[in-house]
Amino acid sequence: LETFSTIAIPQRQTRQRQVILEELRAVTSHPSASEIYEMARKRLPRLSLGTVYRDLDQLTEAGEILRLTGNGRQTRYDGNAAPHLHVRCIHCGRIGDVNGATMPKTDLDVQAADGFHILGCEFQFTGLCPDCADIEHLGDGQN
Amino acid sequence: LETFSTIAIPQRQTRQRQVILEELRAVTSHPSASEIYEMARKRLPRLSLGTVYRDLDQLTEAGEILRLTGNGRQTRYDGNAAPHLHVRCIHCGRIGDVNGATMPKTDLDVQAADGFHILGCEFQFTGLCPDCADIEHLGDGQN
DNA sequence: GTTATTGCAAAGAATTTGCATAATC
DNA sequence: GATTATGCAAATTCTTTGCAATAAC
Repeated sequence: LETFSTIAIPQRQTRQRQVILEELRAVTSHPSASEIYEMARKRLPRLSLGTVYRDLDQLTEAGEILRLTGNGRQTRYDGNAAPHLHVRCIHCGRIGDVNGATMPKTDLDVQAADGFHILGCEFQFTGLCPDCADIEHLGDGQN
Repeated sequence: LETFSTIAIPQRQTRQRQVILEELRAVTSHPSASEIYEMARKRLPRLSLGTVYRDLDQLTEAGEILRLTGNGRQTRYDGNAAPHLHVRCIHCGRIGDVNGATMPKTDLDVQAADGFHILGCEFQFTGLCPDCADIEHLGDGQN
């Protein structure tokens, strides 16, 4: 479950958080927490996965990175916090950037059922990453 | 991970699958698998959660229901398979219907980075469900 | 020196799976 | 009668948490 953004977050400059941020910013692949863990572990062999999750949370709250939850299972992270659109691979869940396109104009003044109060909206493209596109061609949709 | 839709699904008419479908169609609340389990268990006390997951998968493949994966953690299901838009509560992840609005027009002919191939898009509103709106007002964003 | 942060390991939540039994066609 | 589907329990996957030790300010 998501949480409301908290107000003030005490933040010390730690080597772990710095390396995690650098590694995430060094790639365009929108890695998952465990992928970031593997990346950062090359520089900090004693790093723990719990720390990765905690630091990614904190960097998200601080607005340094983006947390991408539009997938099914795994949360992915984006070192580029500037607004831009994403494609999600419908097969493996990987995320890609779509820099040319802009968020479609949407009227938020619509009526939701069941007493929901609308505040914003989310949009993403769906498609296939290069790897899964290959598999589809080979296997013809089977798996 | 998601899977490509399979081609032919042998399907026998079972009481479990029928009850699950009926219960899901009886509500507008977009319940999770375990919520559906609790609902259906009142009529089928020996029902198991594994069966609920398997039947929900199968009903999804058959196009009888919708699987909603736009949340962070829990998958939710919609007994109304007709195309319509949703609001997701940013606090608790619950889903509501937005029947008036239509999917914003989008140009799918855009260039994705990293070799992704765009096939479609997804859109949903975000906001607060009635319960979480109350909490926000009381606690003023704290939690 | 105080307090945030870490590593570790264990707990949690959501979902999937193996397998013998039961039900459907 | 053959085979799909079920119940049960154990296994997986992803994420969170408690706590003593450590590091930042």
